[in-house]
Amino acid sequence: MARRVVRKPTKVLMDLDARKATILKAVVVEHIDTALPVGSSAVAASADLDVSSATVRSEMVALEREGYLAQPHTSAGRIPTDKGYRYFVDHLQSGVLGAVQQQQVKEFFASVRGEVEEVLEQTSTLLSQMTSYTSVVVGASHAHATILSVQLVNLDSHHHLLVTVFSDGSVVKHSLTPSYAATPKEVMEASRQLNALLINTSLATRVQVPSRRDHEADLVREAVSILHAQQPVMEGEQVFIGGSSRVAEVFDGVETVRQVLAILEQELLVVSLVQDILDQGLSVAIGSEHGFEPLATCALIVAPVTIDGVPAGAVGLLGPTRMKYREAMAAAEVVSARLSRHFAGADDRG
Amino acid sequence: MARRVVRKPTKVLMDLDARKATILKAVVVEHIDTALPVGSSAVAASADLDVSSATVRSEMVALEREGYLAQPHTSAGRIPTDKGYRYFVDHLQSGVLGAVQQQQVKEFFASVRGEVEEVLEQTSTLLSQMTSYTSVVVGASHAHATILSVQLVNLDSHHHLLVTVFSDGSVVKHSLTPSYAATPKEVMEASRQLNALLINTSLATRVQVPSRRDHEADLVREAVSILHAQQPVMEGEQVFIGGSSRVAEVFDGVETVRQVLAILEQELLVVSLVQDILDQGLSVAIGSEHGFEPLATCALIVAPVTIDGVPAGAVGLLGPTRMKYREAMAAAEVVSARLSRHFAGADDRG
DNA sequence: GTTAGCAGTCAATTCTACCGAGTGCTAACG
DNA sequence: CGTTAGCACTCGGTAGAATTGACTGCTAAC
Repeated sequence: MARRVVRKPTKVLMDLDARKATILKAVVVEHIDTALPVGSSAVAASADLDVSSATVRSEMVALEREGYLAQPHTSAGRIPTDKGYRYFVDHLQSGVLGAVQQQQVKEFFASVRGEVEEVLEQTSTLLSQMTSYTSVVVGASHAHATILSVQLVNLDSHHHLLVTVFSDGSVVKHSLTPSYAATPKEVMEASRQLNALLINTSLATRVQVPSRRDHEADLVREAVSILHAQQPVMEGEQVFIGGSSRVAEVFDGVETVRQVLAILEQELLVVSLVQDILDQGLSVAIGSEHGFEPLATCALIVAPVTIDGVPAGAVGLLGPTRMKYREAMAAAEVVSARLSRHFAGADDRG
Repeated sequence: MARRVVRKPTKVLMDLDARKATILKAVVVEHIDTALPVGSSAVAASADLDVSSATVRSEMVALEREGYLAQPHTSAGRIPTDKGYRYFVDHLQSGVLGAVQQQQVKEFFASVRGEVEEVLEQTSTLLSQMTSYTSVVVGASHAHATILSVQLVNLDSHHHLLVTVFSDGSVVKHSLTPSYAATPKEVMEASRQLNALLINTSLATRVQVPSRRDHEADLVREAVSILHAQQPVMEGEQVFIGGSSRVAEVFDGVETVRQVLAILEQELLVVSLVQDILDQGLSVAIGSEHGFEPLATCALIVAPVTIDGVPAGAVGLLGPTRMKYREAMAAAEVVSARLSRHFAGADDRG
């Protein structure tokens, strides 16, 4: 499947003189607001500009030539290109989250309780509610966490459950369904041996399994192999998508909506997309920048979540290229920071 | 929130003479196929009818008067009402799944592996692929399963993980974060006591907790209370939604798409909707029948999943009222049956 | 370099006419 | 009496023409 390549935005030659920048900004702001092409007179009317529409026009042709603006057709206004949005995001916008939303985030993290998964899920709902965009929260894999406890539980003589607890607090179960009947006693003994064998190892470390040919040893061998087989599949990557109905609010064509939803369904794809962008140190990928065709009209904002400095996931927001970058970026940033703090040492209160 | 009331379809006076039935059937079939109002001549041309369009017309006014058909406007053809679809589903359609799909289901269940959750999730994808409708798979709560094992694992002195294994093979974790520092030894002892206390009980049975005022007893008390607190929230209800992008294929208005997606997001709502329909012994709820406003233009097909005769969940398909009932119902039925069998005693092979 | 003015472009809108699918009605037919 | 052919009528959809108006690019003057 088409490999996603993130193009680093070229910083070279990307500087516009003050007036062009002002005009570009006006166009972007207006177009984000109205979704319509914006004309020269609208820009000229913009408060912080004191020239006629004719002047604006000539600047606009320059901006168009340089690739910041585009015209849907002659005699329409201009709309920003991906490059135009990029410049806007990099140079022209700023500001922090509104006080109301600040408060909302604060209250959320003050009151949120429960397991990591629940917190992540609710966080994704929060983000999507705050921004009215679809949100993606990715919890990192526990591939490098160490095993705190392994337990083999007897369901019946042919069904056993391998329950593994990791140092990051995650719990994973696997079914063992041997063809032979194992006695509860054998299962218990196998469980004991597994503990001795695996505790404090990570899934990456290979261990010496017993080579005896009895039921206990068989169970142990099978359990270990199941557990270690997990690794390549990057088991444990958790994805929570919030507000997928927002997709239908924010894009207009039913077909576009369908495509975006189809992408979101492929959770693995979303994870790697978010990861790609994170790897590039980008916080927002606009339109073609993420190189993923079906999302050509989307922008994706990503902010990393870290626990004590260690990368532990990410939060993202998916919207149209004409999304409200300022608010959305602020929201992603604040939430990711709060989330990091929450996991770092939050729940040390009674 | 608006209580959903499922109206039992009245069987009284619902019998149409053979010709009316044929005409109704023709209209439904045609409209499902084309999404357009269907006129008298189209019906008259229908193979199994040997009358003129004029006759069909007079029958149609009767069918309209009786509420089976409706006219979008004068001089348009007729479209079926919910009542019309209902009659169609109850009396006029039949048939089984195509051989290709039969095979697909067979192969799927022959090759599917892994934990219950994964199977359910993949099943929901299967269903949605087979039918091109959005699918819902609901796994029953384990509220009545008994506890096979409880284990308290030490993360650090203030964080412990309570891992509970149930007889239905589900595993649940809860965090314990006491304000006092507990030693590994105390945690282990508490774990031992919890086991003694809870094994073979269900979440519904109350147990006698120790009343001592030491760390071990405190841990035990807190663990038990957390576990039992779960019950009312019907923890463990698992919902898997497959093919949500199909929503955008199958409904035309963006707004409709948004509403349906918004409903699907509310997983609890979906569960209770499915449950309601199941309780009424219905296998399909058409339009207003489920009494849930935002889904007025939807039909929901539900088939129960049982394990050894015990209800264990359900599979559902959500589509427009003009969905392909025959195929969709057949698919839901076959898949639910296979799924039931799969869980009953499938994985007893090596 | 800036601006007013102007001619030109082109999507969107409105209007009109018209088509045709489909109806309801009626009168004739077996 | 049920069935049918025939006919007038309705009304949504479409196609085309005319109009509008929001733009632009250009040019000449400031």
